[in-house]
Amino acid sequence: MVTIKDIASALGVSPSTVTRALAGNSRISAATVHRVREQAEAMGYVADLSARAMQSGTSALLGLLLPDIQNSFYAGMARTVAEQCRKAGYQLVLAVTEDDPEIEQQHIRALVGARCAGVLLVPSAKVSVASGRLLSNVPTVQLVRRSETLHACCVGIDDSNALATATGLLLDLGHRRIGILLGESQLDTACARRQGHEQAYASRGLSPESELVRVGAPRARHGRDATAAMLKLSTPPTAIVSAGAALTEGMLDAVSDYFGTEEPNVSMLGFGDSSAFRWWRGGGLSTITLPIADIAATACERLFERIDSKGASPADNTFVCLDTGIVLRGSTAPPTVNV
Amino acid sequence: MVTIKDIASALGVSPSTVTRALAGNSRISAATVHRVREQAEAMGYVADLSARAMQSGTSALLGLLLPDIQNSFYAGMARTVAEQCRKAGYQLVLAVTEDDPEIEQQHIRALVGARCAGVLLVPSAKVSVASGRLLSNVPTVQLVRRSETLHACCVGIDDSNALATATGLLLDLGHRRIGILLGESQLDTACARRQGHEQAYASRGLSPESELVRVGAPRARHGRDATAAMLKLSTPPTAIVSAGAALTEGMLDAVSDYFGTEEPNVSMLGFGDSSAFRWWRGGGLSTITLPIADIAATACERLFERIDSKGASPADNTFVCLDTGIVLRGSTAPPTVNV
DNA sequence: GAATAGTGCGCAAACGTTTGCACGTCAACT
DNA sequence: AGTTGACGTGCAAACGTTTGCGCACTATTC
Repeated sequence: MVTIKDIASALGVSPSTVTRALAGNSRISAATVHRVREQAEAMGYVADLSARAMQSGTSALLGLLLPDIQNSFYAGMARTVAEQCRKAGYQLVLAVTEDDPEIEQQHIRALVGARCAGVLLVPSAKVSVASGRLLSNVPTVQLVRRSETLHACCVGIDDSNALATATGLLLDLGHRRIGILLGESQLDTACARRQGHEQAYASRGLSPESELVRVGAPRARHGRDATAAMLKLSTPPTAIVSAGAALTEGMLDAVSDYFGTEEPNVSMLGFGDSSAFRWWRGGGLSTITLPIADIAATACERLFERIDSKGASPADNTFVCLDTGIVLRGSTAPPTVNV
Repeated sequence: MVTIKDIASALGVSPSTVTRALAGNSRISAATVHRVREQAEAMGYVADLSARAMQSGTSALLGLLLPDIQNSFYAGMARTVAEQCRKAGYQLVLAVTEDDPEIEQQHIRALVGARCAGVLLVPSAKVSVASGRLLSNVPTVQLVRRSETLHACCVGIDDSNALATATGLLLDLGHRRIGILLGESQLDTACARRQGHEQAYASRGLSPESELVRVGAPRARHGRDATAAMLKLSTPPTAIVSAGAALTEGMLDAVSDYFGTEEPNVSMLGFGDSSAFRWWRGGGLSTITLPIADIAATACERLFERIDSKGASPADNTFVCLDTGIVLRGSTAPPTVNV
């Protein structure tokens, strides 16, 4: 690897001159700058970022921790974050936590060790206290989910409102037995979604039945099992609403399995969006849409601010709330009258 | 940030003792090792990986360059690679190239600058020569696509055979007008897929019609436009086969748009796999399945070998070929007789 | 003609870690 | 008692970059 010293000695100047010429910000004659640049180019010089990081105390790496990269929801975020990083000159370090606090902590440790400039994360269900400590000196922004263990602001959605609207819509269509798939966790997020659901019932003088409220791990597996179980009830729900991206996938699998090529006689409302939802049998899957790109972009923006302010701004615990929407497609209809 | 020196002075020993104690591989008394570990833990010490990287000349970072992270095909690879990296103790640096050689080069430059241990990449359509030069000293493995510009082995699929089988299957069902969606590029991959298609025709004494061979950018957009265009032909194809993951998505969109809620009267064969394909209207989308996890795992394996051999093994240009399959679902049938 | 300011560049220290070498101690040999 | 070896530790250099300070030189000003 060719270093700055190689260039320096090839040109008969000092290493400092070379750095300054390459940085372009100091008092170096235009002629020298030109010579140095030429020589660097010719020798195929690529600055050693580790050395620079050590010198400056911070690297140009940005950590992104996600539970799952195959999920279209998180993949969408990754895409936007990757784009923002590129524009801002950061490299993206992707860590897949699988919602496991231990894996999460392991990655956080590595990111801190790399002295990365900042961290964006979707906290796992139970963030370890150690993770919180590790991140105490690193600019951090939480995505979607919110953990109190981390002293960092969060960019997400109005979970309660999203589900209140969704469930309300189904209730107004005439549904009374509405199944809901919830991800279990210590985080505000899950509670808020549940509350929204209950609130929709309450504001209409109704209340949900407990056998239709299915809480479990926020993975496709739970979505599938819970949906299958509900469909087999003696009085199955007439509609199911999913309160998680992965859960939605499981829900669709279960409904596919259960009804085969028959038209499903249960209304469905997905969570998040995926091009695949447009293709769902019989006119597409209605869904609660999330401003994924917005969340990611806003989070990046906040993070960059925090990074640039060099810790001047105290870690704010604010929660930036972005609006969700609902797209109605073929999968929602008034309940069919059961014989 | 607490350093090794802080621990050393807190304990009244030298920094070297601390490193060795933490590394655990040298001749340090068990008692000292214990004391050092305790102290490090207590002070919240996290090793500075930049410093270590500079010292050793190589970091624990691994680059992964993908055209698109939202595509289920690449997301699947990212997942497996992330898993392997975690197990092997690397951090994953994700770079989304958008198939743009310039962005690709920019990322490669950063990865080389970070002295990353190795690089996995799906080469863009036209890899720049500069990128090839930059990577000449970095262990590299290509995924799926293969560029001659890069002196690195490739783990992929038997493209020609995959499409020969796919097209053959449609021909044997009785289809004669089969549309094909191809990604345009300088790479072997695209050519091989096209050849497989032609070969299937040829081996049955037939030949494809040029208006049904649609070459374009390997993006959803092209898949959609090309499909839409073919459906509007005076004699539209009775079947369409996609030769790219992103193209498939576009194909489905176009078919959805064109037929609305009607049953599409065109057979379809997708490329790659996605849980969403199972949900495609009328019994799911038949598809050419790819051993995504296998590709990624094998590539990691090869890369780790190359890294561990420290350049002892000369860059081999081998092409590891993994088998594809075909899953038949509802979207393929014999051609309907046109009135 | 001397003081002042500005310009272009080099010296050397610093960032945090690793590692080859050497030093001292102690036990086990000859 | 002297030699050998093993063991535990410290010293100092090295990795590649950045940066504060200082030096030499030129141009400007009184």
